[in-house]
Formats: sequence, C-alpha cells, structure tokens
Amino acid sequence: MNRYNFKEVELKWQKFWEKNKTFKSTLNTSKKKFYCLEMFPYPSGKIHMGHVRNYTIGDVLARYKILKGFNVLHPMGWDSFGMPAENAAKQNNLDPKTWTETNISKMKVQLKKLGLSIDWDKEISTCSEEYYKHQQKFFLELYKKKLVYRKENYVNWDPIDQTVLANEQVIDGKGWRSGAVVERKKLNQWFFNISKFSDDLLEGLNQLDKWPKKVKLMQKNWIGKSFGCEIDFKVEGKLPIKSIKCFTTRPDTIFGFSFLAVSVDHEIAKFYEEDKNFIKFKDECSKSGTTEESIAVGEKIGFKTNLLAVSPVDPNRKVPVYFANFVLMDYGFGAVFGCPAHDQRDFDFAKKYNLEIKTVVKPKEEEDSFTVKEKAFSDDGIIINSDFLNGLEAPNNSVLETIKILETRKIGKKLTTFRLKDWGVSRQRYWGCPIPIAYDEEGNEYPIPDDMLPVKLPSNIDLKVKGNPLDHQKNWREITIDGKKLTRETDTLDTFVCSSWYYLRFCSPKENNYGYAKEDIDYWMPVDQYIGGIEHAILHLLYSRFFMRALSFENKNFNITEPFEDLFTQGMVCHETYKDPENNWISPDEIEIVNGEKCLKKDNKIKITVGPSESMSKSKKNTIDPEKIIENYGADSARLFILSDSPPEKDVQWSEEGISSSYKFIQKLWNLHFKFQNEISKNHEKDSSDNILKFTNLFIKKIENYLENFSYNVIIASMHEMYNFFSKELGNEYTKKTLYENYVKILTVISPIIPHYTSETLELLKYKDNLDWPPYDKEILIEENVNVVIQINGKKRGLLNLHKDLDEELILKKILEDGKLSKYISGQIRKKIYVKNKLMNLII
RNA sequence: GGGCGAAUGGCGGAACUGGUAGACGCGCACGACUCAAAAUCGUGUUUCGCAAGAAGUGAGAGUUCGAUUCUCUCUUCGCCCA
Repeated sequence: MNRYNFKEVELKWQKFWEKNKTFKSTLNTSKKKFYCLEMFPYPSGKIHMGHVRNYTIGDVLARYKILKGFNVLHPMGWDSFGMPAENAAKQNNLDPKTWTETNISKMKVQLKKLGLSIDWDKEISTCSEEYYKHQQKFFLELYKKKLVYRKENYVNWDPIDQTVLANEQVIDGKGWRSGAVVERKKLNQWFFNISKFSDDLLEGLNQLDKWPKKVKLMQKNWIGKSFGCEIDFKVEGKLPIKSIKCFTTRPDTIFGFSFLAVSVDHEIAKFYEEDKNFIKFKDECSKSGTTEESIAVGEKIGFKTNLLAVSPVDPNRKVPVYFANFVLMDYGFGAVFGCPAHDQRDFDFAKKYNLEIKTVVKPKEEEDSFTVKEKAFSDDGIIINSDFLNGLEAPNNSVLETIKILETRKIGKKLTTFRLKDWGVSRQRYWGCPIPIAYDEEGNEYPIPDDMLPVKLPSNIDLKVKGNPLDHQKNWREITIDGKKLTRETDTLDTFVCSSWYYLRFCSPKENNYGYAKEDIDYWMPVDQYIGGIEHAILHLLYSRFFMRALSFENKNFNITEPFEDLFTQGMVCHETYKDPENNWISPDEIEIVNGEKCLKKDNKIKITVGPSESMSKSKKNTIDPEKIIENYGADSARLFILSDSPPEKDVQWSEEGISSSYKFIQKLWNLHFKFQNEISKNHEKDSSDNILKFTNLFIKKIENYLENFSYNVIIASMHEMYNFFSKELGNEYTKKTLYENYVKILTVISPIIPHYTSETLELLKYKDNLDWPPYDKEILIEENVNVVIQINGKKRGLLNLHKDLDEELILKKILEDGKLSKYISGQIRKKIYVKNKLMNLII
C-alpha cells in the first residue's frame, strides 16, 4: 500500500473526463433534463475561494443529478466585458481583448483543476463577437417593441470611472466599483423600460416557491409598490401657473401641511433660470448625489419661490413654495407637500426655515392637546386637528379613507407608484457591447440595419484619452446608412445586460443566426438550479427576470418569464485577519507559529494580533489562493473542506487546520480502501452479521436526503461516520459479494463530493459499469428492536431496548421490573404518555 | 429609523413534522509506537460534583406530560433598505 498520490490521480481523471467528454450534454427529449447553473465568473485571471465554494456546490449537485439519471446541462462561461479590463489594459499598455483572453485561459486551467463536471464545449464569453452580436439583435428587438428608449436625464456620474451608474450600482452614495462619491449629471441615456413590468415582476415573485424568502423580500422592497394620492395644489403668485401637482403617501396629514417643495428640475424652474441665487442653489444641489441615501443623510436645503400654495381642504391656509434638494423629479411629479410634524425630513426643513409645525397625529395614549416638539412623530396614532379626518387610525386606516374622501371632493385621486425606475444601460466605456444605433445631425435615431450587424468594437484604440475612447474613433463613428451620413452611438451597454440572458445562450452556444434556438430553450429552460452569491439578490436577478419578460413581450414563440426555477445563495468564505504592531494588515502567508503564538515569518520576534474572521478581501490581506491549496492538498481535499465546516448558505471560515484535516481524511479513506481490498481477497464464506447491509442502506438514504436539501456539511460528517464504522466492522467476516457490492455503493454516493478519489478507487476495484445512484432497501432498514426513552415526570430516566410495537402495558411492566427505573416511581402513576416505539412518559 | 434573519461546549456546527441536546470535525488532555519529535493509532472531552446526582441550547416569561423547536417581551449580532 502506497500513499495516496492526489496529484497523479487528479490529473489522470481530469484528463480522462476531458478526453471522453464525460460531461457533454446533448438535447435528448426522451430523458429528463436538469439545468444546473452557477453564476459565471468575471475573468480577473485568478480564481478565488468564493469561486471554489460556488462551483463546488454546483458540481456536487450536477454530479448527483447525473447519477440520478438526469440529462444534466452544466456549462461555464465568462462575464468578460467591463471596466477592470480597460483599466488593466491602460496600465499595462495592451488591449482589453488580449488581457481578457489571457485571463480566461489562465482561469480555465485553474477551474479545470477543481475537477468540475463542466461541459466545456458550451463555453461562452460575453465579450466575443459571437456573443454580443446576438445581444445587439435583442437590443433592436426591444427597441422595436419600445422597451428601449433614449432620454435626457440626470444620472449618477462616477467621476473616477467616468461613467454612469444605475441606482442599484450606487452604494452609500459611492460607485460600487470605484468607490468615488457619485455626482449628478445630465446626459442623454439609453433606458430599458423595466418599470413597465413593475407589477408583473412583483407578482412573479409569488410563483418562485423555491427561491429564498429573503431574496424575494429584497426584490419586493426594491420594486417598492406603494399607494398614494395625487393632489393638485392651487398656487398664487406672479408666475403664469395656476397649480402644482403633488404626490404623497400620507394624504391623511394634509391638515398639517406647512410648505410645498418642488425639485430644482420642476417645470417652474424655468422662471428662475436667470436668477443668480437660484443657479447657485441648483449647483449646490447637484453636489450631493441623487440617491435616496444621500438625500436622507445630507442636509436639507431650500430656495424660496414667491409662490404661495393653497390648502385644498382649507382655502384660507396659504403656505410658501420652495425648491428643495430632497425632492427628485423622477419621484411622483417632482413635488411634495411638507408636513413637518410627522416626517423627520420635513421637520428638519421646517426648523431650518422657521415654518409652522402643526400636529395632526397623536399617539393613541395621548390627549388631543398633544403637540410635536423635539422631533417628528411618525409612529402609528390617531388623527387630530383635521376636521373631517379626526379620529381615524393613522396610517393604516386613515390613508385609504382620506383618499376616498379627497376623491369624492375632487381634490385628489389614488395613485400607485413604484420605487423601481427604468434601467439606464448606457456606459461611457470602450470595453462593452456597442449599442447598434446611429444618429443624424438633428439627433434622430437610426437602428443599424440587420445586414450591417454586428457593430464590432474597433481594435487598436487609444485608451489613455479622457472619457470614452470610442468618442475619439472618428473612422469608426462615421457610418452611411441608405446613403445617409450618420454618426454611431459611442456608449456601450452596461455589462449587466450581458449577464441578463447568458443562461439562454448556454442552451444554444453555437447557434449562429440568433441568440438561442427555440428547440434548445424549450428543452433546457428554465434553469433548474441557479447558484450564486446573495450580493446579486437585486441587480442581476431582477434584470434577468426583466429580460425574459422583455423577450416574451409581443412574442408568441417565447414565453419564459421566470428564468430561474430554484435559487440557492451561498455564504461567503471568511478568514481570520492579522495585523502587526503598526496596524498593517498581514497576510496568512507572512505568518509562522512560534511557541504557540503567531509571529511574522521574516522576524519572528514581532507578534501578530489576530482579528475577527471576515470575508476574504485583498484589502484586508486575508485571502487564500486556491491554486496553492490545490497544489498542496489537491482538489478533493479543497472540495471536502469547503463543504464540511458550515452549511452552504452560511459563511464558512477557512482554516489551515480544516484543510489539513480534510487532506488527512482522504489519506485515511485510502488506507480504508486497502483494508476493504484485503478483506475482499480473503473470500469468506458467509456474513457474520447484516451490519454492513444495514449501514450502507441507511447511508444511501441519509446522503440522498442531505443532497436534496443542500445539507452538504452533514454529508461530510456522515462520511466520517462511515469511515469510523468500517474501520471497526471490517474486523468481522463478510463475503466477497457483500463487501464489494456495498463498498461500490458507498463510493458511488460520495463520488459527487470527492470525484477523483472515488474514480480511482472504483477503478482499483475493477468496477467497469456506468455509475448509477443505488436505490436503498427500505425493508432492511426496518428494525426489529427499538430504543424507547423512559421519562418520569418529563425527565429522561433511562432507555429500554424493546421489541418493536410492544404493548403499552408490557412496557410499563418492564419499567417496573427495572431497578434503575422503578426507584423513581414512588406513588401512583397518574398519567401515561406513550409515543409508539419512541417514548414513554410516566406522570407520578 | 424600518424590514428580515440568527444566537446551541473552548471553536465550526448536528438534532426529520415538539419526543434521548451536543452527531461529526477542529482544538485540548492522556496513552501506544519512537532514543526523541513529527506523522499515525487508541481513549477521553457541555458544566458543577469523588460519586450518586444536578444544571444546561442569549435573558425572562408562557403554552405543553414534554420546548433548541411554538407564542410574547427583552438583549446582542448579522444582512438588506432608508
């Protein structure tokens, strides 16, 4: 017996799978399909532990489904457009294409070392012309359906990346990638009309039974459906306007109205265009971002107009009208009424500009004389000081009730709004899918005709220019359509567009004329299991759901609305953080242990402070390189460990002890294997017991159950139990047949976890057939004796091993006969609770 | 501020519809092998107690014969939104 040589074995089987195209899948309607998809990676050039976890989880599932007889589609591709390529290319003086392609080939090698059951023939890359040419067709298709449009709009501008960001890409008022404080800028932009499907996207969530509740809730909140009221306020003043339309979700506080605020982009702003003070004010507004976040946190400022707004419920009440930075043009009508007493934002504003604060809601337990003083009261309460609204319960009752009253009085009308805004897809970058549109001198739009598609990205461009490099490509920009001289659009599409339909492309990766072939998607779609990080709970998943709706809109041949049947969101991979005495982050590689203490390798007198375990990140230097792990311990060890310590949906902590323990376990299994072979060769005449048969069948049952429920960590625990069981049990005599058959079954059911190891050991056993998931024998699992828990007054006092289905009275007799148990029974037995074959509880 | 979720030994975590809490692993301790160490193997490991036994799943209550599991209040932490 030699040591298990993982390097040799893993390479051997990876080559075998590749050569035999073991995981190639073809359309076969006679077979039940299973589409297993993990979120495809960005080709940074190096895989990280998050990838290892994501793809291992998916691989275990895919391999299990193959054993279960499914026709499994398990593809891999590259989300390969996007800024990092452009930035890296700029720094290293090469072009994004070369950089990306080199990275892809590097990462492919690394991924293959994990031993994934990928059908590499279906590999796709979103930056390839093969891919994006179809995306341009889709774009024009949506353009025809009027689901894509262009408008001038204020946008979130990332000054570092020099590009526009969608609201979803602004986090804490900063660009999600660059971290730069986002500015407001007015630009001509392309938009996908995602808001057209707001209601449908919301409703659709109800069908997604298998999605995590959390993700559905996050999407629901993001779509943000709310009821409110549209109210037309009469205004008085020197300007030629008579009224301003407002939207409010709290019409019930109308009597507390003390100012009206409009956006600086509101139509009445045109009367102030010459006003220097207004221009200054507007400038100040544009400095703070347009996100809800920045508006909530930032200072509320206003610019007083010379208009007065009249209360629609009390014509004598006239209040000032302000431009205010916290009102956005794309929310409601760009105008809101302020009720300082019951909205903190309005309260802050009123305090600043000395406006009236009129209380119209009181807490339930307070008197009617209650007044708001230090801060706004926005909890539930009762309406007061509001004439015909008095006494209503706010807000549950009062909002709908008020809307009804306002409707009958023709003051306002009910309006449903959504928080979800249209998806701005224009990016001022080179490395993206070109938008297939051109313009004439007047700015009219011309779709690029079919025979002139695809619009290819020009090569050999200068990236070092400011702004979008495509703007500087004069030759490329000029185009003649039908004899007309036009200029191309230079914006490229947000990379989220590429990832909104890649799962369709995997079904027909070679289809040349269109993005997919109908027969392929009819068979393979929807994705049966989608696996990825929770960080995509909103953006990518919502965009994908939209994209399917957009494709199926006015299209009889396409009726997929929900692309992902089941969704699993895995947790992150964490590691301890280390710091030296000067507070610098220290990587795990730079550390050695001296006398049980963590010290710097290069100077082991310097001690290291151990910080909390956090998600692996380059900035905290707590990353572990998967390549090195595979090099030192092998892919099976890495797979085993990444699955073993925590449930897949939770964060897992990477540790040196953990990976080395997984490595050792495989060595132990290897030793066990030769024990098996040795016992098999002994050729015993009969089985000493049916222990092995029972264990194996229970094992299959358990593993199957765990695989179905993503309880992968418990599978590893069961594998240890299996090892412990057989190490002892092989000391007893069993026939060659019993040993061989059960051992093959054991190896089969653990093969999704450590496929290289099991392939090798099965080969050593000279096992030649195709592997199938072994059905377990229910009959064997039926036990004749059962352990019955004996409780006295609800306290466990003992355990009796009894024949199954024993009569209650007989059990009682046994208890009384048992000295250890009977000593607890002093008086009369008042009550007996008997749970069949499980428990007997006696109440004294 | 709102919503959602979580809390179990020294640590990661198990426990199917309420029915033996702590599976399995890590760590630790002891032992075997060894001149010694590493590796490996074996035994033990919730706490208190010599023991019998008692307590015990963040805290407090409730429902129940019986609660890690259900209900309420609170504390802490995490995530999302503001």
